[in-house]
Amino acid sequence: MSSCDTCVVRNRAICAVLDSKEVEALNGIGRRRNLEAGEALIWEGEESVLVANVIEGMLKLSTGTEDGREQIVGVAYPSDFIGRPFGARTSHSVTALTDARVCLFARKDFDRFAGEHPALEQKLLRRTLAELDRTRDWMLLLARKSAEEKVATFLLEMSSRLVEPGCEAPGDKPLDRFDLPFSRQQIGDILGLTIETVSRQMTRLKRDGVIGLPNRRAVEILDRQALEASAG
Amino acid sequence: MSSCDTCVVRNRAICAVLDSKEVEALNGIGRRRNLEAGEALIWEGEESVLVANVIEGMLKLSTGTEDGREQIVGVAYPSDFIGRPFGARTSHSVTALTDARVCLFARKDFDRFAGEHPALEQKLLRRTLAELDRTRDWMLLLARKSAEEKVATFLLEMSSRLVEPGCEAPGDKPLDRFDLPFSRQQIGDILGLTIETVSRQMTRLKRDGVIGLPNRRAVEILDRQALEASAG
DNA sequence: GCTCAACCTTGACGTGGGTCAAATATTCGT
DNA sequence: ACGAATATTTGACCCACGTCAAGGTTGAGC
Repeated sequence: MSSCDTCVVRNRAICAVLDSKEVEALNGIGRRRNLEAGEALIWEGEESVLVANVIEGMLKLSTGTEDGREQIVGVAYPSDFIGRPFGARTSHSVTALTDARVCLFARKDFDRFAGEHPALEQKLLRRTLAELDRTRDWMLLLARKSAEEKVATFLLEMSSRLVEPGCEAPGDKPLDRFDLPFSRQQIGDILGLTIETVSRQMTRLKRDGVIGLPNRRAVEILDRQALEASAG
Repeated sequence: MSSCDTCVVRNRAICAVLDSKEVEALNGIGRRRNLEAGEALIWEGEESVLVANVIEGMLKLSTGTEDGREQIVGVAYPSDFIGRPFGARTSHSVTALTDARVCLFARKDFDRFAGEHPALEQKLLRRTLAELDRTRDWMLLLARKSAEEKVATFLLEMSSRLVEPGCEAPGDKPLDRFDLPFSRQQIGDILGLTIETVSRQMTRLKRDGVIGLPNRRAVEILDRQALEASAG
């Protein structure tokens, strides 16, 4: 019996399309690894060596300019696939935001396995297409929305993303209270804003009674309608 | 003999992985279509009905907010694949920028065909992964670069993208003179800037002797080093 | 409980790029 | 070639957001 049998993301990660024999084989070329918050797994610009499934925790994908400006270009949640299969360099760093647990593969092993399992490639294709759609939607926010709209949109996104994954039920309701897995600085890096602007917008929403901020990381949505209006 | 035998993108589009029998079969479910500049093929938010290969010309992928702000989230060149296979809604409009010619499929037919041809899905996966990388890189530009950096980066990108596709040789040199396939407004929509700002930055680069602007659409790169420096 | 180091908030101020308006340039139809 | 429509440039102005600079909070380690 492989450790996959008890894996919490067994039915949500790309492994879901594999039968138990195939999962066993995949397990044979992978290994678990724990990451501490802040630990990097993949570095921008390096040759693509590793790919992984996220089991637990959250990671950021990021790029930066030479002069130190950083942009978070994606966030990986449990069951998401990370890394760059099929050859190229990895163009984005991957860093744990929280303590995390991943199921790690040597890229070459994974590529070979995928080549032999079209169903896995199909699953990966569907995910990648969905991720591309989401990324493109985010471009509109980065390029065109005001700071207020960005922060409001971000909070709404968080409230639906952070729903506990109770099995694979997709009809989960958004949360009205949650803990942000990001620091203010990281929120700025996601939204293309400075930390000060993020802080000011959050304070404003709080002052207007739209949200509550019980503590540094917690957010409470008090008036969802107003928040949606602010999101534009 | 199918029309694919003489297709200029036969060896560069996703069809390249298919043998002549398979191409024949794919050809059976597709059809050619000419688009005029400005003509839309796919509308944001609609059910995904069509997918296509670009044979000739260029198309934009775009989203907008309700209040009329638009953002171009991608540009499709000859041999690129457009549309949203596998189920979902299409989240971006697709509109011809120039007169264009595409090889069109009903999404359902294409999905079925792809399901039966893993090599095609693999090719599509590789393309989608590459497109996702490029899109994420663009996010850094949208979120963090100044107007000057944006315009300079854009011009450099154009100078390498607009190289005539002489077969599949990838080692083509960037052009030092080319015609933009975009209006100033569209450049603004790509860079997340207003038309005025684009115009001012172009004028500035011209005044500084970095580029020449022989006419509305033409661009001449006079000092590539300086342009690269401006791109940050 | 105290200290130190992050982290976050708040304020004052400056500026890049948006907005509005008008002048030019180019294209197109006749 | 002429006039109308469209695209681009240019200028004046202003405001949202970045920058710089203090404070406040929070929490981990002692």
